[in-house]
Amino acid sequence: MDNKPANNFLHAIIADDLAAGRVTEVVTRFPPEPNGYLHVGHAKSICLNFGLAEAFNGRCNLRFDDTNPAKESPEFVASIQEDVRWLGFEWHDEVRYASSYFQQLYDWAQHLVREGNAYVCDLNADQAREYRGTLTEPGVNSPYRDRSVEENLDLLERMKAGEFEDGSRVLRAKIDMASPNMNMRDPILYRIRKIEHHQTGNDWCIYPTYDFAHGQEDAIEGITHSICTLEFEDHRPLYNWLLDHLPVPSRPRQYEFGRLNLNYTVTSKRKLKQLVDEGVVDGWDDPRMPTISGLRRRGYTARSLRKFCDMIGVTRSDGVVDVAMMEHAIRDDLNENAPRAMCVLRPLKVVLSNYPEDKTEYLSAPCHPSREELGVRELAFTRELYIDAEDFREEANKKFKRLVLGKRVRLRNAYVIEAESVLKDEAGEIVEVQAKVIPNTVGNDPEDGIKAKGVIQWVSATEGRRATVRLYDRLFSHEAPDKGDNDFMALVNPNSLELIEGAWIEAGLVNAQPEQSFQFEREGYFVADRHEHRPEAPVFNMTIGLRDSWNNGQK
RNA sequence: UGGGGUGUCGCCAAGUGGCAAGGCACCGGGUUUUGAUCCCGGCAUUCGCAGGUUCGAAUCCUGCCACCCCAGCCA
Repeated sequence: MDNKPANNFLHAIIADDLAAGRVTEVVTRFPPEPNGYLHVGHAKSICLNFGLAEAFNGRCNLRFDDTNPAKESPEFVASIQEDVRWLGFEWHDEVRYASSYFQQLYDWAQHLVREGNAYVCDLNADQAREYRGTLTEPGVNSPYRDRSVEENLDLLERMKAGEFEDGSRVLRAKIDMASPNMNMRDPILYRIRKIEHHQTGNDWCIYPTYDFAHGQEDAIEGITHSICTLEFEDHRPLYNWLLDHLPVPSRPRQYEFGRLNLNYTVTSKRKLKQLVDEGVVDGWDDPRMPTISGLRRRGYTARSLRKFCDMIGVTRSDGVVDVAMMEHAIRDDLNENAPRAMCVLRPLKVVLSNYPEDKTEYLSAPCHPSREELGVRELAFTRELYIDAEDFREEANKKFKRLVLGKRVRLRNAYVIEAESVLKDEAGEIVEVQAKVIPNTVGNDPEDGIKAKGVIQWVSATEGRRATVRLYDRLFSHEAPDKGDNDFMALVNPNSLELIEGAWIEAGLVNAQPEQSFQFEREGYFVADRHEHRPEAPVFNMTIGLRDSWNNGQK
């Protein structure tokens, strides 16, 4: 991989563990729950876990933490694998599932019971909440806390056999109801859920909680460094308590880092799901979504996302990254790698009065301004062309470096032209510009010494092709749609998508491969839509615009 | 007001007692057949605040303040 050797506190901890002989190999894991699509925050975790394993010649497992069948589905299991691979990572061996350890987990639950460290509790959810106490008041022991080992074993067996209703009983660890750490107040280990599981079918009607599953899964897989986000910090004592009280085959350690927060963005599976479910976007992979599949469809490359994760670093502080950094990462990649092409978004016809009607010249244009090896392409130059409506004005001040009546402009990779007159419709709208070609100006300045003021893109009206282009803007107009009591659904930018059906592209572009990126010169980076682009009906998505120091504030 | 964390430029982030890296953003200037790229220059006498230790502190000590997380049979 082209990742830099990530230098963060976890890298240092691991290097130290290796040096001190605490571990002889590094084993990490990426443990998503298959209850939604992966988003850019997961990309950070993926780069971290796979990157660390790679940096130390260790391995990284992909493990589905599928302990709650109510929220999970095979669709998510599939999409997650695709996203991880697309990002450029390969997990060690087969995909793992927490559900494949259910029997072992159950055996360990019995072990805890036999040792007097767990009990079946008949309190319902409401009662349990009352007994739990509050942040400032200790909890109260459950009246079922002191059942005999025999009774507990019997009850647990019957829970598993499906004798009791959902919610009627749970298995709890017997720790300390007065602990200042809420997670240690006899946490729930198993709950009854009579629903089918996407991997284990109807084999089980009791399912382990995250707390009872995660550390043990890590131990089973020989994970050395179990990396999770900050909010699990309070769970670490429980994670360790369980490992201390169970005959596990290895001793993993948990470390936490600050999850990625991006401004103008929502990164919460629940909220992303709501955007999808309520039709605000066209699906999990809508190009406006911060999901990995959405960014992919938008035109972000895996390399740019890895670069971005590199740029933001990994620490224990929890901040908000400016989305401009992610935009920089993709611009940087595409500037270097995307072939150039021309596209006219809002076509305005230009007729070159002194250019023969039946003539077509093929002008050669480099595909990249600084990378000759990317080759050249041929551009059809004809009497009738399209330029962008925004690139013409009847009159303008000297700061306007485009076409103005009576003035000259350079057509990119072609001639300098001079505007002579305009044709307007009844409404006074300009529908056509009459202009003349300045002879011998392909590759040369005008011989009369009157230079063009600027350069604009163009496409032959007769040889070019029509295309659908989707322009995107940020999905949220608010910097922190997620924050506090903000109603993120009300902060959705109503203009996040602008559909342009009649854009005009140079002919060669219809043969673009789905997911191929281009820079449409002077406009931005665009990608042929992964699903909808076809030669007969080209569809391009705007990935990101070019930096524009003129458009900002002016115009 | 219990417990656990975090506070270095607008944002991210190095720095672990020796005199504030880097990136993003922003602001100049140069090159340019993309108002892009590229290049050059600017951008924290100061590290949440207040004391203290020390020849010397972002780094050590004390106190305070701010923000984040925890009372799901979610993860």
